[in-house]
Amino acid sequence: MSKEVGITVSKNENFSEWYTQVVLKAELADYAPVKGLIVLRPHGYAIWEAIKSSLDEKLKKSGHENGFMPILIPESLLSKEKTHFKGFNPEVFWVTHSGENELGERLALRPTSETLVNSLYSKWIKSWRDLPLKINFWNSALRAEIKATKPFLRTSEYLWQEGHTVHSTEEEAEQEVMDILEIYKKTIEEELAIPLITGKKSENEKFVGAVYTNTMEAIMPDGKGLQMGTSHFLGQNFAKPFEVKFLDKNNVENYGWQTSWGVSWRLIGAMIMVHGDDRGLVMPPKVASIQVVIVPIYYSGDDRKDIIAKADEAQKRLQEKKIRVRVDKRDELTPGFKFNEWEMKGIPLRIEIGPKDLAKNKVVLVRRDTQKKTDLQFDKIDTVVASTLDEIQKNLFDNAKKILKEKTTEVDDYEDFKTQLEKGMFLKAPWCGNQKCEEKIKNETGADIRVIPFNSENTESKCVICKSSSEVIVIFGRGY
RNA sequence: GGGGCCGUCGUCUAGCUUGGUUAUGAUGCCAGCCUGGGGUGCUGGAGGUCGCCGGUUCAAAUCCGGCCGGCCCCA
Repeated sequence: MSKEVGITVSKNENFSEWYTQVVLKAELADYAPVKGLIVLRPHGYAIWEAIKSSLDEKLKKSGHENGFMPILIPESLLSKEKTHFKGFNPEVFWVTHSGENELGERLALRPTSETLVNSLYSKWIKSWRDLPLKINFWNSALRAEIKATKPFLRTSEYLWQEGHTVHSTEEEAEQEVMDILEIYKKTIEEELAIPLITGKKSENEKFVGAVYTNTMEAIMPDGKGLQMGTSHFLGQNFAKPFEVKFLDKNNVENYGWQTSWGVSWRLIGAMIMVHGDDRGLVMPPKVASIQVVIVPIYYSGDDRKDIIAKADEAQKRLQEKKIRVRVDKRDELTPGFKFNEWEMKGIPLRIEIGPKDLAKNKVVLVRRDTQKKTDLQFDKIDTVVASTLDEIQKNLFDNAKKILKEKTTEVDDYEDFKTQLEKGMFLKAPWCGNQKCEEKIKNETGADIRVIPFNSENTESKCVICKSSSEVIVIFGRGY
């Protein structure tokens, strides 16, 4: 009856409001009492767990180990690498008291752990035999983000993982930066069904303290870009001030070569925006906490018993195929209500079992992505459900790829650039490599260089701004 | 960084302009019945520091100030 429990705006008409409603009404997250902070509810945390377990497995397979670093970092340590500190300072939260007593030194709530990690790595690393050291932390980071809270996208605290590695050679560290990017790309494209453009960040946009930053960029349906994760080559920028040194095979002392990299729960935000629709959330099957919901339909107590038994049997059959299933046995709600609720929550597949189905030994299968209903012989339930889940996963990825393609266009003229940008496009444009041109665009249009795709060197075109010879073709766009 | 809007049971909301006894309605929640293939129907019940703090006043949800929180638009 009440439409208020559902999503009340359309994704096309008011994207921003739509997003907020999906987050709250699908029960992914809620606002915390402190501005800028959110609470993850089980339905949302389950998505993070799915991302985490998929990524964690890949990281472990490639020789990374998990550890944990504390949340407080002394100011003296955080400020040890000057460029890095300057970059973060405005958004650092400081702890200044214990009880009523003022602390001798301010403690930062970690905006990232490079400095803390390095203060310890200098202790742990003595010999080339200690390398490579590849540690990952599943924790949260805190950066003051108080202008406008946007769940999963702009929050002062967010869940992420941060990897910190040390290598004996520059080449090996640079290889690590690329390997990690591949692992991320695989996870995001295969699990979250979101296509990416990978490449480098410009000098302006790179991580403060890095030699260079590699990045993955995705486009959202409103035409804004979203940075999906970064992998930094730190060179010896931290190794030197923190004295992360080792003796090599020739008994010569060297500084380690380092990387750091991370993805955060922003990925959940991207998933919501890319796949969701006017009915609410749409989860790719691979990250869905519940992949199939079974709604039993009955008219009498006798029916109920038989139908529930059949639903339980279906659940068992599916569970044997490692499919995550829930039977919605709530008596107080009508089937119609349940349909709407599970759709809003983004469950990829629904199975309806009612008296008519029982009589014919079949069920009704309904896809979340296409809304298509089909009859399905009960005996084939496990194989068909499994293959349909695969199809949904693929369909979501294909649709997302289509959006990426449709929303990316090539321009080489600045007026054209502005026109297309206003239409919510990603712009492939030649750039001379000069920061002044990059800044001019940012100041005049609000767009920045989202990513410099790999292998995009091009000296034949003219810079979209200054008309001098270009160096590369880059992707411009507005970003989150 | 700039501009605008908003805050009343879990949710949406009336009341605020023009201060006045017990804060309106719906939905949701609980109990019982009835129902059930796309947001069921009936009866009864519980649920509120009107975001917070202060000021004006005999009297504040209502007027004033500060703060907290949220939303939207622009850069």
